[in-house]
Amino acid sequence: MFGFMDKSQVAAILNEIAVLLELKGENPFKSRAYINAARAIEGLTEPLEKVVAENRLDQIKGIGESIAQKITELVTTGKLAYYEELKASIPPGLIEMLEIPNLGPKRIKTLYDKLRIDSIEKLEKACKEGRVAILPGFGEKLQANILEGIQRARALASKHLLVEAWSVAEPILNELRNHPYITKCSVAGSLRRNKEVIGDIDFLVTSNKPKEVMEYFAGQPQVEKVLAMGETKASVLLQGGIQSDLRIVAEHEFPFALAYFTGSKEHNIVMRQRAIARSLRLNEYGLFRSKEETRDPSLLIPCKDETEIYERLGLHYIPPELREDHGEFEVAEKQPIPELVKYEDIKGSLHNHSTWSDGHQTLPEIVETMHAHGFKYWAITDHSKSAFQAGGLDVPTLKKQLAEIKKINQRLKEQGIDFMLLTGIEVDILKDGSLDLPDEILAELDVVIASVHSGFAGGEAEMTKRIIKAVQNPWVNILGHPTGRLLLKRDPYPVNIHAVIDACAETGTWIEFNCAPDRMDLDWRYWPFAKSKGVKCAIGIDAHSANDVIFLKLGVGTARKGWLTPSDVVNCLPIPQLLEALKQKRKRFNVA
DNA sequence: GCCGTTTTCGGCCCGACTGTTTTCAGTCG
Repeated sequence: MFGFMDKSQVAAILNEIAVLLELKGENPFKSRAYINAARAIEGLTEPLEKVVAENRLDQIKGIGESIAQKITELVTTGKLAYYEELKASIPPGLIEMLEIPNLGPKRIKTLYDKLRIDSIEKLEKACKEGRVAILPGFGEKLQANILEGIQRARALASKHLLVEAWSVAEPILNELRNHPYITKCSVAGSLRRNKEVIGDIDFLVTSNKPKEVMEYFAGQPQVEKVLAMGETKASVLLQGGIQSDLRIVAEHEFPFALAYFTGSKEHNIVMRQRAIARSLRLNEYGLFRSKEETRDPSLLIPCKDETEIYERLGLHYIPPELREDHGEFEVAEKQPIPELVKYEDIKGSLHNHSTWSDGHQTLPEIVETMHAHGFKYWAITDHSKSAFQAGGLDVPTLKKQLAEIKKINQRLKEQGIDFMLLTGIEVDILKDGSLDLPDEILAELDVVIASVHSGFAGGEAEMTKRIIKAVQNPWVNILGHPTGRLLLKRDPYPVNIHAVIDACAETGTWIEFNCAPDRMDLDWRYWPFAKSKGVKCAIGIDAHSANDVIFLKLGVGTARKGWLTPSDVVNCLPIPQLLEALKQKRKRFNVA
């Protein structure tokens, strides 16, 4: 009996064991051994079941006798006694506490051993009573930082990354779509607008049997708790703590309700004002010939879709992503909104990792999966040597990788496969603005991304200077995730982004729109400015595994909020034009 | 817990930063 668990599930449990061991105060190298083993499993190029069946686990570097046994148990039985016991021996609150900045295994262990703190609530209380500050190794400042971290974590608890919201919403949306009593169906709210961070998930449907639909919705397996349920609206709490509202409207109300519940609030205010200016009234039930708030059907101006609503208010259609009152009305009054970039326009990703650094796919696996997805090229931009924790590449290793890529491309060409790997690097921008690898090696690469990964503490002036120095390097094609933010976790580092954009414009450097769900960086709010300066956008998945293609689907949605069109995005270029475009900066600097 | 031997135990990956100290521990990437 085999195949209870796949690679990523096994790796996840090994990683969790590592965390639990640390919390127990075990030898840190023991914990590290589990992390290494997890990585070895993820990097495996053949099926895990096969290796287990043939008893070859301990031949893998990083996996010894003990861990091999545990993996075998997991794969053959789907369970691991050692893991269950370990988990049972540690209060679950301790693991939660790891989420709070400045709290790691050591401090959490001290808090637990000395003060019996095993939950965030107890920790907050102890901080407020000043009992944490007097512990050895703790102090007033740390206590204040912990308290602040708790409050921050709480404020963000009701917010969710776009990818999380979609992964919860999509199966429910499909269920609703297929339901016999439901005729029309859509998500609304910030999810439909592709905001990078989502509050709750709004569903809107039309039905003649609202009661049955309500009950069906509340009975979905993902629903943890029903908060409210009436005739037209239900509110539930979904697994993972995301709140979701379902609204049911009549068929003829659907376009108005969709527009209304899609928002944004700011966008809706302008829409309603435009209605008033035309002696009309707009609300979620319709557009009415009336000076007063009303739902009187005899006053309704029928609209079959959102486009007609916009037209009635003297506007061209505005796609949901642009409904933020960020200049969309000024344009839509005069001309059609430009055709924004779509997922189907993207021919490849320019920022990706492989097993050569911290990615989970080998180069041949990347070729196979990304070609199958219909992409034409894929840049391999692993980390550079300073990114030690990510297994960054030094010059000799990078040269080996280049040789392998060359071989792979040769093979693809011989087989007549319309796909190629581009060589590249995500090179670290060091503290002084210099790069982590010498120009000579950068010159050999197709794509050079420069990114900041460390040293966030400097002030705005210092960081701005540092980044500008990096983009002035003739070999740097792309500035990677320019503000370094991690959504819901870490604010952007202080940087004068307008000055950076100017420097990119002057040097012919592209700016990345990084699609990692917690980055979405450069923020869509800055792209109209970048566009106005003529700066091109390189969309990067920052892919570490095959599943990350979903990031591109969502990332393009968020990039649309920045008014990006196919001509602004270099990944929309076919390969010959892209390769030519990549050489432009070098020509400008007279280095190629 | 793994690895690699100078074969049976000592080293394992590094640097910045912060806040705690009075020379360093813990966290984070």
